[in-house]
Amino acid sequence: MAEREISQAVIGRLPRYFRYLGELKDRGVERISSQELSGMMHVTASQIRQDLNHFGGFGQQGYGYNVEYLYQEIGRILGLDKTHHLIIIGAGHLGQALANYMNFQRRGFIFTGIFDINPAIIGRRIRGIEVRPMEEMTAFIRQNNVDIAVLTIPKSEAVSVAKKLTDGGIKAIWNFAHVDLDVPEGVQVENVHLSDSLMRLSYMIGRYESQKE
Amino acid sequence: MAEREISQAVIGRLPRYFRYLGELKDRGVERISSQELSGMMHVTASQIRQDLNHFGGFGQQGYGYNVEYLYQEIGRILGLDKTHHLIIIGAGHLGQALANYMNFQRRGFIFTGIFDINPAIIGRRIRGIEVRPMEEMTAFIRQNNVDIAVLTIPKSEAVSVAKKLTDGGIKAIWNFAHVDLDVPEGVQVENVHLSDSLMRLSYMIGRYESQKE
DNA sequence: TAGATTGTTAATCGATTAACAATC
DNA sequence: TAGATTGTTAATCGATTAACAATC
Repeated sequence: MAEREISQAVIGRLPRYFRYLGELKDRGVERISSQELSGMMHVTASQIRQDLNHFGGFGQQGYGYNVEYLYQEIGRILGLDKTHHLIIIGAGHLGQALANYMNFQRRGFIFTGIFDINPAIIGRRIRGIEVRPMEEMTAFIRQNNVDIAVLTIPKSEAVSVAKKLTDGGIKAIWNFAHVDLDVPEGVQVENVHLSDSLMRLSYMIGRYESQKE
Repeated sequence: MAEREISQAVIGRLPRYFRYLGELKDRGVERISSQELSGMMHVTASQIRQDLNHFGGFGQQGYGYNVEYLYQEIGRILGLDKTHHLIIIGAGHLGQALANYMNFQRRGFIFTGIFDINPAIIGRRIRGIEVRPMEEMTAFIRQNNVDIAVLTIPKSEAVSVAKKLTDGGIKAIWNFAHVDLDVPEGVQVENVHLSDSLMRLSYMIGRYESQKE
């Protein structure tokens, strides 16, 4: 079922479309044209139509797009209609914060386990889930059909733990460790390099200040 | 001092170069060619040379690049040689985690304040910094020459708080709220939309599974 | 039907890669 | 000097935008 390959640029924009559509839906808006959406999102109407057409004709000439339908479809494209089982590796500040802060279940992500090496933390409960020792991780993945591992451990251990995860059959890693992971073909990795993001902000501040001169 | 405008694509790659150079430096490597770096980073040597040349000729024909020097220069381009004062708005799970988890001072970011509306949290200390009431925010920005605000509050309040921040003279917002901020010209915004990132991962899982069929 | 707006093709723009002269 | 590797120009590739025929 080889669909034409979709560029990263398009995929990167889908969640934003999804967010705007969701807000329109909540406001009770029934239909929207690419022109109107263009105005709201500050992207060209042409790009919106082009992007959506990668996945099929969701609109109707002379009418525009049905908000509810388009919202559903983008959600489906993003795989949000499916259930994903998720574990967090590393129950430190960030791991705990994500467990508590992200509304995982809202989008079909089920938080089923959290692991750490620190004996002082093991056994504690986070969001009702008991912190387990790292040794149980591999068995847990198999037994609970875990799809996604959220990696919030120091970079020094991230590579070896990622190896264990992929050996254990994980499908995807949401990587917060500040290192590039090298995973086997078929394992998906999405990096969240927070310090990179902060550096870009720092760059933009500096560039603006030097422009003013 | 109008330098030629650098594309987002290039800027986005700078922190990654910086990270690899830092690791080479720590390993005591003295010089590196674009070819070698290309092999390590899985990008073309041509792109590396092209990217670096936007900022000046850091290399030397027949030799390559001096690791220490290039590391310094990229750091300087990213503004990491300058001190940035930073406050966190929202002392919830994520705000607290960032305060504790990010090694801000390491890159010249000085964490000077954290604010919340919740009376139960105000007065508590996080990383040695007392949580202040939101009302004090604007005065604090002026008095302490704050450059960057880290926004970790719910999206419902993010827009109005961002307005207060920019009115207060903030230079940049590191935005974790799940909403697009509309700020005056000259204020820099870097978004970290975690749920968008998780959705992209979900998309990649689904695409791979359907490819296998 | 006439008007509106999509889906899609063509034109443009920008980013990446290739090639090679310059030079250490 | 000869060899290596940059800096930079030219070629290619891909993504964005414009235009318009199709169609609701």
